[in-house]
Parts: sequence; structure tokens; C-alpha cells
Amino acid sequence: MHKTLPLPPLTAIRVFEAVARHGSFTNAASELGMTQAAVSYQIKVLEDRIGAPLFLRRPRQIALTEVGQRLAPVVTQVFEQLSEAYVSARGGAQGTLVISTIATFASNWLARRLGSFQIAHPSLAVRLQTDPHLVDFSREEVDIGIRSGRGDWPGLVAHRLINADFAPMLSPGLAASIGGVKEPADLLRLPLLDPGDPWWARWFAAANVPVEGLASRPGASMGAQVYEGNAATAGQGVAILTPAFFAAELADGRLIQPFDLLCDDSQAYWLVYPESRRNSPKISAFRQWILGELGPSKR
Amino acid sequence: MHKTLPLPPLTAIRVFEAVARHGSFTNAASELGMTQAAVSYQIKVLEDRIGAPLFLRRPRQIALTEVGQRLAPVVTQVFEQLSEAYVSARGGAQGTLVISTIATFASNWLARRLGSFQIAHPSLAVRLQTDPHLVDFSREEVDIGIRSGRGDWPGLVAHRLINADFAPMLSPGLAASIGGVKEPADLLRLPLLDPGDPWWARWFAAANVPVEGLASRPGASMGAQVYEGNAATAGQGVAILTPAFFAAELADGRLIQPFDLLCDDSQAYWLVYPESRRNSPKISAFRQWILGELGPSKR
DNA sequence: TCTTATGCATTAAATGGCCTTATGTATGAT
DNA sequence: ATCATACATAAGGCCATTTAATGCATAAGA
Repeated sequence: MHKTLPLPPLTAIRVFEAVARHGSFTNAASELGMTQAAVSYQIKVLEDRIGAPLFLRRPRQIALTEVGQRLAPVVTQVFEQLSEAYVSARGGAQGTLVISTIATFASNWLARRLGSFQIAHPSLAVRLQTDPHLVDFSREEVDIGIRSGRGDWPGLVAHRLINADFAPMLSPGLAASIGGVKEPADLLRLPLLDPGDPWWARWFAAANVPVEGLASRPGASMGAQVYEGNAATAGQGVAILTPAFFAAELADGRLIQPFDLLCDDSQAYWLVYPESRRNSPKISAFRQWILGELGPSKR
Repeated sequence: MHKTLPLPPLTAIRVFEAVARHGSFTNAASELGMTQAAVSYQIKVLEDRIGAPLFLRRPRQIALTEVGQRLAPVVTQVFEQLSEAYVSARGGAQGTLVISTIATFASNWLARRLGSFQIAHPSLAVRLQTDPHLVDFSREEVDIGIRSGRGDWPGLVAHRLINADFAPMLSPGLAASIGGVKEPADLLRLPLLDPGDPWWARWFAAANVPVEGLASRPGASMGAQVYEGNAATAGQGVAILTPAFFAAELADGRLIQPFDLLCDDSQAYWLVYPESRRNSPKISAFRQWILGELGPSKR
């Protein structure tokens, strides 16, 4: 057990510092935003604790006693140090934004846009941390998380970013090679990328296209969408993809989505952070940025 | 107007320092003499103010976050400085005893005895300040005063030291030179020292001895007693003196007081100090010493 | 695997430190 | 002599702080 340091009443010391600096109870009170009576009280408290007067009460002014003169400079300096450390802690706490995200979102969405956030907030360092499990903000040093799920985490604020829905996509050239894709069954005349992905079976079922022979292996599709997207853009086949991850390709025509039919995994990607830090500047900044990014393109 | 420094909640900082040092809310609580719940609350307050967690809550232990790691050493150091200054102020306040006294008492009584006080309290420096007016403790840096008066000063504790009474004194040799002093009138056969002192007239009146011709000039007797006492001891005449100031001479026979008749000026010497500082160690020490000095010899 | 122990979080309620308002006192200025 | 200034004091209220009781999660042990 560590020896406890003998410390003066801190409230009183705070008041003493201001009084010593001003040489006046009244002026110190106005700086501290309290009444002169409160200052008088605190000084008395401190004088009682120290066992000696700190000020001489002269008619229209006060003067530090010897004891007060020895105490005042130390106290002033101590508060300066403390203030600096405090301000720096508040500031430093805002200097780095740690994002814990799952790899899929990082590579398919965040990677290409994060630059604009960093340009908008040049004083904020961003640390990306991809991690498959749901971060526990109370035991890991992470500011915000991006996770899939249902958005109902207790104690956390969750903003829905994008739905994890999916539809077939292919390059315009590949579609033209069979004279255009008119109906879902047409897709079966083209190579399917990762045909074992359970999303295929689900989508064709929703489209009322009976399909056999789609190997039913466990899909490693999550996180690999970016590769399949590249392959599809290159015209190598039809991929089943989440449109929000390929908004740019769909917009500029590198990929087309021939059917509006979207299937749903009943999953979504969420931005999450602790309720208690809702108003942290860096978290506000990121929230504002990411929701703005989603607004214009795909909502 | 000085710019107000931004400061953290000081109570919370105090708790934070202990927690950081112990690495435990529970242990810090016991050091601080409060409950673990209170510690938890204060840490939360500080974390809210700073806008970031200071500790990571891991299963059976906590760990400082980066923000906490930067804050903790500064805070610890700041409290060490503050504690040192505080202790030193409390101690320093007890290192010097400033006595404001009137010259008579200083020269006739204190001067010869103060040495024993300083020997008994070698760590206490004594500063004697002779000053004719009654010290105002609220505007002068004085610890104790010795003054004559009636002992009824509001806000001050007053201990009666000695009565300012008086009686004729002379050396045994001088008394023998006229065959001994048997009755008050015998004194008139000897030279009176400072015959103009009003004390003489008053004493002879009390002794029912009619006297004429005592020059009625304003007596400078107060403060001069020590000189008259020396002259009397040397056999140069009869002096009218305050017995308490010549206890040693009376005890060893250098002076005799032929008559018990004491006259009274209705004055006394008092030790005074502010009620609020009654328990200050140095004041207690002096009070105890001076009352002890009076006890054995003359009470 | 179940039980126990440890350590922090939370809630509601009690406490008292701290502040304010109102007023008093002393002194210097007009 | 009256007014203005600055600190002291008294009474009362409020809210920050604390406590007691309880919950929760995890690690250790049987």
C-alpha cells in the first residue's frame, strides 16, 4: 500500500491561486464565477487547514503573508501544469480515430473513400483495425466499429450504413455476347463466378428460376466480393454482389445489374459507437462524413 | 483580467491519480478512504469531461488507455509538488514565532528568560518586535502579543501574566545604613529614585504617609524600571518597582521589599493571540512555556 | 461443468460541502 | 459627514459526492 500524500483541500487551493494572482477576493471571485463570500469562505478553510493566515487584511487591499508567498508560486505552477496536461488529454483524445471494421467493408467500401475523410480532417490520424469479432469498447481502445448485424446492441448507437443485399452483376460486354440479358434464366448461359455461394441459390429461387447443380459448398463470399467484382468487370463471368459495394462501377457502366430483384440476407452494415461518446468531436466528424458519403450515392 | 485556465474536476483528478497508481479501483478506494462505487463515479466524471476513456476495463484488472497513460504521470507529479508545498507551508508556518510586545515587558522580564524557551524549542525561531500599539493580528504578521490592559479584547484569547503592581525596593545594605527600614516613613530618610514617578505618591498615600514635595513630573517609569532596579541594587536609593519584574533579585537578596503593601495600577500584562489560532503548535508551546515560567516563581 | 470469488458498474437514497443572498464592519475618498 | 469599496459573517438551500445494496462478467477452483 502506497503512502497517501497529505493534500490540501483542492477547491480551496484553486480559489487561493486565483486570489493570490489577483490580490483581491472580489476580483478572484468574478474570475472564478462565484461570489466574494464563497471566496472568503474558501480562504478561511485553507487558512484553518494550514494553521496560519495566508493573507493580511489591509484596508483596501490584501497582501500575502510569508506563508502565502511561499505557497502561491508553487500552486500557480502546479495548476499550469495540470491545465496543460488536461487540455492535451482532451485534445490528444481527439487526435486519433481508431476504427474497428470487418475486412469486407474495409476493402469493398471504406478503402476507396477514406482518403476524402482524411483530407477533410487533416489533424485526425485514422487507424484501421480489421477484426472479425464485435469489438467491446469497454476493453479495447477503439473509437468506432463497423459491423454487420441487426443493429440492436445495448449501450451502443448504431447507424445503418448499407444493406447486405445482393443481385447478379456482369460487364456490359459479357451481356452483349449473348445478345443481352433479358430474363433471369439468361444468366445461366454465362459462367457464374463462385457458383457455390449460397446467395446464388437464394437469388434464383426468388426469381422463380429452378436451378440444379450449384455446388453447395460453404461460401467464402464475404470478403471476397472485391475479387469477384474485379473478375466480373473484366468480363470473366457473372457475379452476385452487393450493389452498394459497386456503386461506382454501376454508375460508370463498367458493371450492369440487369434485374432490380434484390435478395436480402436480413443483414446490414452498421456504424456503431458507445452512446456515452456520441458527442465526441472525432466520432461526430466520422459519423457526419460517412452518412454524407452514403447520402448522394446510395441510400 | 487574467485568462482562466481550463482545469479538470479536481476531486476526480485526485481519484484518478490514486487509481492510476494502484491499477485498481478497489485499492484506490481503500487508500482514499472511500467506497469503490465513489471511485467508479469519479472516474466516469473525469472520462466524460475529457471525452475519452482513461482505463480499459479488463476482466480482473484495468489498464490505462493511451490518454490515461499520458495524463497519469503529470498528475502524480503535480500532486507530489502540491503536497510538498502544502506540508512545507504547514511546517513553515510553525517555524517562526513573532512576538509583539511592549518594551517594558521585553526588557524587564522576557529578555532574561527567552533563552530557556529557545532551548526547549530549538526548531522555533523567535522574532521579538517591540511596538507601543496593540497589534492587530488581522493586518500584521504577528503570532502573539504581550500587552497591558484589562484583558477583554474581542476575538482574542488573553492570559494574565503579571499584575502591574508596585512597591518600594532597596538593597539590604542601604536599609542597614539607617538601621533597617521598619515603617514606610523610614523610606523618606533615603534617596528616592525618580521621585516624580506618580507611583510614589500613590504608594505613600496607600501607606498613610503624608508626603510633600514629590515633583509631579510625568513619569517615564514604564520601561525604565530595569534601570531603576539596577540603581537600587547598587544601593543608590529606593526604587518603586513591580515585584514580578525583580523576582530573581528579591529571591537572592540583592533587593528587599520591606513592606507587603502593593499598590495597583489596575493594569496587568497579558499574553494574547487570536482565538482561531488557539491550537497552533507554536502558540501552544509558547503559552505553555510562559505560564510554566510564571508558575514556580511568581504567580 | 458447476461453484465460488473477485472486481467494476449501477441504482437510489442520504449527506454535507459549497455556494448564494443578505447584512455587517472597517476604511478611504469625496 | 456621507458615500463607496472590500472583506467578514450568518443563514439557508442545493447539488455534488458518497454510501449501501445489488448486478454483471470473468477467472479460478473443485
